[in-house]
Amino acid sequence: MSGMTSGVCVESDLSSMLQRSSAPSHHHPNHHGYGSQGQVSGLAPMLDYTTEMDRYRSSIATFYKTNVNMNMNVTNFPQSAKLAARLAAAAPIFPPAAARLGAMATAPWGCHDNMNMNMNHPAAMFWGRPKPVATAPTHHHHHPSATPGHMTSSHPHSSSMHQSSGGPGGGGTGGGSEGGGAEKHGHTASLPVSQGTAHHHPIAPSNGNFLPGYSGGADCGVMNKQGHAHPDMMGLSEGGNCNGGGVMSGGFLGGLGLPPGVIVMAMGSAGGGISDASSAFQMTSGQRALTDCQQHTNSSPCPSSSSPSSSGVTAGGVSLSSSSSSSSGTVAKRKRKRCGVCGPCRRLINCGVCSSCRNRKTGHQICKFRKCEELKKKPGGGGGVLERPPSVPAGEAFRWFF
DNA sequence: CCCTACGTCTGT
DNA sequence: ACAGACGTAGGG
Repeated sequence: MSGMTSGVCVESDLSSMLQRSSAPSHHHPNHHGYGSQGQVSGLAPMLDYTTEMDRYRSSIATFYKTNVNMNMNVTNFPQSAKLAARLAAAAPIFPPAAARLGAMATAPWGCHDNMNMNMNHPAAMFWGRPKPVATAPTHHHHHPSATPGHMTSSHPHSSSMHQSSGGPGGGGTGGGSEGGGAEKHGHTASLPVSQGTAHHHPIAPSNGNFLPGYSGGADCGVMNKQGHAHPDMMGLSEGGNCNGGGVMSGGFLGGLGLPPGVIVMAMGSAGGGISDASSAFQMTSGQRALTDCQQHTNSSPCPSSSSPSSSGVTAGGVSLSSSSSSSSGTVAKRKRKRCGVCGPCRRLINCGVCSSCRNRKTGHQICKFRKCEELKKKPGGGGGVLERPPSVPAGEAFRWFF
């Protein structure tokens, strides 16, 4: 692995940001690189952020190319970024938490190994500012720091950080849309990331990268070659298994190495682990719901998103009909909506590495890992289309990559 | 108006 | 089969 690592674990600048913005946190600004900037306080940071983001994007682009080899690279996590951003923004996360998140988030693939590599990564970016350089305090340094002890419960900050353009940029442009979106909408939701206490070591012993749950769960755990779990993991856990299962439980965060998204999920899903699981989701949902409520239907309500929209969505049902179809038999092609219940739909964040994520800007496609199972099926044929809304084999998602 | 993402076409 | 790109539906 050593050689390979490309994953970048960026720090969570988020934390930094958060801190700056509101929290006094414990983190040392320094950690987060940008030493100089680190300290910025107030709005300024935000502004800078944008700039930096651009910078990073460039880097990232390069990075991506370079690193892609492994899967490890997390090139961009545009949405993730968004999420992160959202989370961050929205939430009044406490710094520590945020920090963690950031850290975790950063590398989808797992930071540990990868950490070293480049820090630039879109995802990273959004989490925090990627550090341009050396500073990288990879997890090694700070990870722990982040939080274990510190976390307090939740501070409500409403920091509004918009991260701007996030890093999504995936390749620069990519960022634009999705990533950008995140920024745009800064929500102030409150993220109670409080899990409080969990001790999360940022680095997960195991893979570190993903939620323990994922891997652990029979279903869930898919590791990628490197042994890391794969991005997919992020969302998926199906009802029971991964997510529900407990991915989150303490472990989840603990596992930390997780990609940003993961974190989120955890929250949501696990409800358990993290205090407000819901909140997490909400955060996301705030916007567009990151995706349409990823939650399991059962558990959570995703009020708005999918369900609503899809009215028709219904469980696996493709929503086709619902809306327009009516008109005539020709349903014309109404755009189908995501079922919202399948594993992919439940994922909160984009992997950042799949082609869709990489080309989001031009491709206009959702992350492959997040692509609704139902939608993958051909509309017509699908045969069974509707089938299993609730649980899709998590594995499925993975297939995409490997 | 903007963003996200579905559907589709095209190229490999 | 997959990737890339585009048009555009749909939602905020």
